[in-house]
Amino acid sequence: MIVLDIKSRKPIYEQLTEKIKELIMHDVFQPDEQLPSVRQLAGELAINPNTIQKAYRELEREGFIYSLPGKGSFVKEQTSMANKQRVEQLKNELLALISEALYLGISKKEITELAEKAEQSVKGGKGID
Amino acid sequence: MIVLDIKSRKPIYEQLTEKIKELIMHDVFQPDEQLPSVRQLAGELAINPNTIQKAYRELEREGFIYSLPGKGSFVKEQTSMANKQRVEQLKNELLALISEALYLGISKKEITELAEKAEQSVKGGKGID
DNA sequence: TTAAGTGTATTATTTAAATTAGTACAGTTG
DNA sequence: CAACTGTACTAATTTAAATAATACACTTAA
Repeated sequence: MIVLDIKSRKPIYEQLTEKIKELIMHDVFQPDEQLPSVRQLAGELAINPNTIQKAYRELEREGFIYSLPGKGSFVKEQTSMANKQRVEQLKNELLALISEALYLGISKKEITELAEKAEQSVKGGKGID
Repeated sequence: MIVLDIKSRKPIYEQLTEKIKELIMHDVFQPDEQLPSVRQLAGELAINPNTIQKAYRELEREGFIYSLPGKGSFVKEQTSMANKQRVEQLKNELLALISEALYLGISKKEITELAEKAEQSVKGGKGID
């Protein structure tokens, strides 16, 4: 299910964080569904459990999962604007990236189209507006 | 003018790349204006010339500057959709970031507002659309 | 209650990346 | 010619990522 590129310059835990994030956002994992355990996933991917845990810790920090010691790690259901700090950080990153896009000649219309494309593929998230 | 955080987890050359990018996008540097030389900037910031060169190489790759051996490094004037590869990469990054934003509860309206805010602060770029 | 699972934490070691250091070469400019 | 410029290269050092090996407290089902 999850494939890592061991030759990539990008650290394994980052690749893992991104992939799981995508699986959650595209509803491959349902809310409150249990993720593979740290040791199990480490075995499947043939990497160290500590690296898996690092990815899970990051996913928890970013508001995608929650962990219960002794039970497991689970997909977090999205409530409205759960993680304020993370949301602020994301907005800053978006502003920087959009600025660069506009500077390099991508139009505002194209960015709006990207937002609509994203909206269709991302099922999750509370319909807030 | 440029301040680096030596204690940051982010590599120095990345910090430098981002800061110079911002200065160019916000018209602190004019098109075809000469940037400080590799050695001069290394002296001012008290870091190694090789690190500066790495940042300049990245800025050149991303389409923000051009370098003439023997003469110097200069701000690149933006022509319409200059660097196709970079533009495609940027769109992919934007799509991923916008998807995450939507998932975490940021509305499409907020994203549009960010785009407008960016448009005002970024003077550069050809008015293409 | 016990055995096997869970997340989490710690220390040490190894491997990979970032940074520094020193030197060199070819082109430009006054 | 002298003093700049970008670029390239190798070596050494420092920092970060990843592995390895345990350990502890908690949960769950046998």
